[in-house]
Amino acid sequence: MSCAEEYTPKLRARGYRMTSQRLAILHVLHHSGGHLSPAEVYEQAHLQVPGLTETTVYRTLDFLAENGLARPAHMGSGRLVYEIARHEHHHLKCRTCGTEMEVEHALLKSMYQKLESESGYKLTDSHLTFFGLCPNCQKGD
Amino acid sequence: MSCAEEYTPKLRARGYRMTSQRLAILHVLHHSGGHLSPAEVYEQAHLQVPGLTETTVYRTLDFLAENGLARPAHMGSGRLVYEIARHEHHHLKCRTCGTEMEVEHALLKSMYQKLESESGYKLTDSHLTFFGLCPNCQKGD
DNA sequence: TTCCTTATTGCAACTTTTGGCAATAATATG
DNA sequence: CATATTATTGCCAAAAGTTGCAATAAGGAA
Repeated sequence: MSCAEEYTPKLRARGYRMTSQRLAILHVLHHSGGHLSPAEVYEQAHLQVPGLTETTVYRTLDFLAENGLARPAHMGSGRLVYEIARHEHHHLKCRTCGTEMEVEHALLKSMYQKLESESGYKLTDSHLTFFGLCPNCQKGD
Repeated sequence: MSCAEEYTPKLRARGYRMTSQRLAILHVLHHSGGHLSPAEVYEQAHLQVPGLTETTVYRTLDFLAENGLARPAHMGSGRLVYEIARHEHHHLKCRTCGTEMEVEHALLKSMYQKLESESGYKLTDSHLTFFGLCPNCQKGD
């Protein structure tokens, strides 16, 4: 299934329009797999849509996140990166070497439930980033 | 104990210097209690140290976080806020009305342990922000 | 296909954050 | 107390991100 076929209906269902800019940005996120900074998204999507501006990239990433097609994540720099919305997961990043790994949401499930019952809040999406030392960097420490 | 008495030794112990700028910023964080944006910190600290620049505020907040005297947190906007380092805690924020509450780290303890044993990483500090719907906003939904 | 509505984009100005470098000032030492 | 060392700051300019508004174009209706 092409990106257009996959994502256009999702936008339409919410009353929004598919545009060449949005499609190019979704395409970049979809095929990169990982998380990208707005600048990286711009750099790549720009090739497909020459007139594309960085303003539009920022607005579109925010828009896609707002509508569940992309997920924003903080990777420790104070700046947001984005990835295509797939299975729910979190990140674990090494403070020393920067190596990252994904953390399945299943691992946090029971903690989420405890948090819901204690707080009364109904938890929705939260992309979490944990920091620590990877096995390798623990040795040298 | 004054801010100077409390924080100066902590910096000295690490080979750093206490300055009027750092003291003013620590004072602001210490007495505000909650988390503040760099702009808010600047606005207040500026009153004590007229020559203070925003550049210094950014650098100092980063420096304090790096050295464990302050903690950075993401509150969903893509921008960092800072609070004075106290007991370890996390935040839970309502997507609808913005109401926030603190989450004790104790509640996440066993999840942290599970995460460490599964990943091999040794977890260090991570300020987490969870998002959800507060009890009030669940009704109206 | 053509027209109409309005969501979306590009542009330009603006705010926020970062980085390089010379001047300043905190602290150790004589 | 005076001097030397160098961490820290301020200044300036650049990079990153945001906002308002007029022009454009997606998609429904005729």
